Amino acid sequence: MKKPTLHDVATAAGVSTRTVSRVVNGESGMSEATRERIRAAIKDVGYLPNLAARSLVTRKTKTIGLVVGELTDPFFPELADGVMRAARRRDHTILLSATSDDANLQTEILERMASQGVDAVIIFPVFGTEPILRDLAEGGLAIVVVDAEAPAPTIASVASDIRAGAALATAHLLERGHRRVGMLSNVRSHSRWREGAFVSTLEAAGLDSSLIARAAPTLEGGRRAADELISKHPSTTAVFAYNDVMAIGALQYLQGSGRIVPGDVAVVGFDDIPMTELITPPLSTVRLDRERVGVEAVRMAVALASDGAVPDPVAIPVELVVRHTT
Amino acid sequence: MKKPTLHDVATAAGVSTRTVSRVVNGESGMSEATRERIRAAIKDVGYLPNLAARSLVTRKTKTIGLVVGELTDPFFPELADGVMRAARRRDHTILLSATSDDANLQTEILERMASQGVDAVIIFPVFGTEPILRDLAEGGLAIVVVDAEAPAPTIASVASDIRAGAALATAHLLERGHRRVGMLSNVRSHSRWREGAFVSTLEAAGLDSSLIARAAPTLEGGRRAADELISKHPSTTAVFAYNDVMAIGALQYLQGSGRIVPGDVAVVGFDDIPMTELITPPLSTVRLDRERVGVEAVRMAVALASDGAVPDPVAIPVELVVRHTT
DNA sequence: TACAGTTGGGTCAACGCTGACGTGATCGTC
DNA sequence: GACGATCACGTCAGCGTTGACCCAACTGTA
Repeated sequence: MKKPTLHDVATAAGVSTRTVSRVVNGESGMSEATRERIRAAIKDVGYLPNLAARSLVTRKTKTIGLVVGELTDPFFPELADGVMRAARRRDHTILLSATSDDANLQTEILERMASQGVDAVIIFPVFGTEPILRDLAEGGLAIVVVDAEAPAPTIASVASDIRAGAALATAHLLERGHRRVGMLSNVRSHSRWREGAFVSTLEAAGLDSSLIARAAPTLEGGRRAADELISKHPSTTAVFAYNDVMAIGALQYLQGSGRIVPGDVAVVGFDDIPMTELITPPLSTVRLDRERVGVEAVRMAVALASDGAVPDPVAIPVELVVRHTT
Repeated sequence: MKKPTLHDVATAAGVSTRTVSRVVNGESGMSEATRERIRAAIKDVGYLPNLAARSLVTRKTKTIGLVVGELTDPFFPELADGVMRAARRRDHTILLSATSDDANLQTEILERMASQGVDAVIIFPVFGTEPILRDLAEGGLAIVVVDAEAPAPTIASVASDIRAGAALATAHLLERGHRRVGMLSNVRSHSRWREGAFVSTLEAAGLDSSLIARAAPTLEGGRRAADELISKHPSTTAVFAYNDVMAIGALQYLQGSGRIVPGDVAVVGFDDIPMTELITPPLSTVRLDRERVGVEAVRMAVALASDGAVPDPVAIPVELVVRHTT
């Protein structure tokens, strides 16, 4: 019933544990015959290495922590998919946790992960926790932040090229001939990049860039922000939303108030979550390559954990997807 | 730079490591004064317990493996949310992996998790891998299967009450007056429960229960199965789909071929994934309480890992949600 | 033949922690 | 005031592995 150890395999094969350890780790230096004999013994007794014991001496766990905000964020599944695929390719395991956007919980989670001995952490940081991350990084934890700026030179970062995406979306609206363009932004001010690109694109075209309403990045928030923006500025003919969820909320508000999309008001979202093509009308949006972000994050995490060298920040290209709301 | 250990705290506080260990683990038997002194020392040196070392001696990792099919399965996020919340409450960590429905990969993942020393595994098993799970369970791995029958008496199981849900959906269609009711089923025969309840509900009403088309449980599969069913049996006035994704595919096919839903053909889905209320028209479906499934699974996993006693299988109640496609 | 190098192993300690057990001091009791 | 119980710690070994080092037998070479 109790698990076989190196020692069990060793006695079964008539060698020392050290020799068994060598074949388990694919080291060289024993005859083909004993190697085969040991392999057979391993299968025979059903031996599996005890990773806790191994990591106690090697100081590596081949484990990466993944810390996100909410699992139900439509952003998550593809990101996690990329992370897991890349992790498996590099023979690493993923420890998952969600912060629910709570800074204390995030700290607790990171401490637990450090205790577990993760080689690195890939994190979607709670807004405003940069100093905490900085401290942890100085304490020796390898950190890769996703979709945020690296809070310290020892922290790596991957992000979609959000600025470019927001510029793309805004410019697209201008090309369609819109001159009164609003933005539905996020109160929790993660949206600096998006707002910045929105504003500068409009200013470059000599247009009013002040039509911005802010709300929570939810369906309800989208409805509310759209209501606020349109009520205050009825002449608005197009809106760029912080993300697809808000865009869909805006769509609901617009259609609910008898407006035609895109006839009366055009809408562009951001993210290209799976449901964008299933709603009516299908949403124009900016596609983020979430899976690739995940893959890059793992690459960086592994590099950071082995060399200790901090990889350069990477921006993953985005793409405008024109459907039927613009 | 290197991490402080019990020993570092001990010298800092002027006690033995054993005493520090006692306060870390909240054991009793030391004066309030030394307890405080040690607590201060812990903060001071920034000590975090090394869980690998601890689990090497306690033979517990307080870690639970979660093995799903695909992260992008809309079923996943809420399940994982429940699992993670429950795990945190019980002070456990989650190790995540996806099988992509590949039996070999699943075996590899389970072996790795066993190597990591997980206390238990919560798994959405790949169809047909029951014997493998049975072996693993006999080898001492604590397993909880989700939405599947327990393959052995030593394996625990939680599932939504799928049979009841399918009966509810079918009966609802009959109440609406439909007499030619079809089903869009899953080729990968996970759907025994659903088909069984569908057939017996129709038979109890003395109706034809043979209108079943099978395809992959995807959008495309839903379109294809609907096409096949309606082409072969044009008199069909209602369909019950294996899941919401197939139902939405069917909706696309029906609307694409000029039919009115629910006027010409009514549609009921299964699962109640988030996008069901966002599409047009909003989909009638059977709501599964995925989060609660996750919570129950963790409860069982922890029980199984501590007592070794196998909890009784649990069926989580479901609920019919009538929207606008029926 | 003598000697250096290589091949195929083995020995031992240490990683950080906790279970089992020991011990000296204090306390209560009759 | 003698003695058992309790308190507040300390000692030691061992969990399963690997790094560092050792060693005996063989191989080739001068």
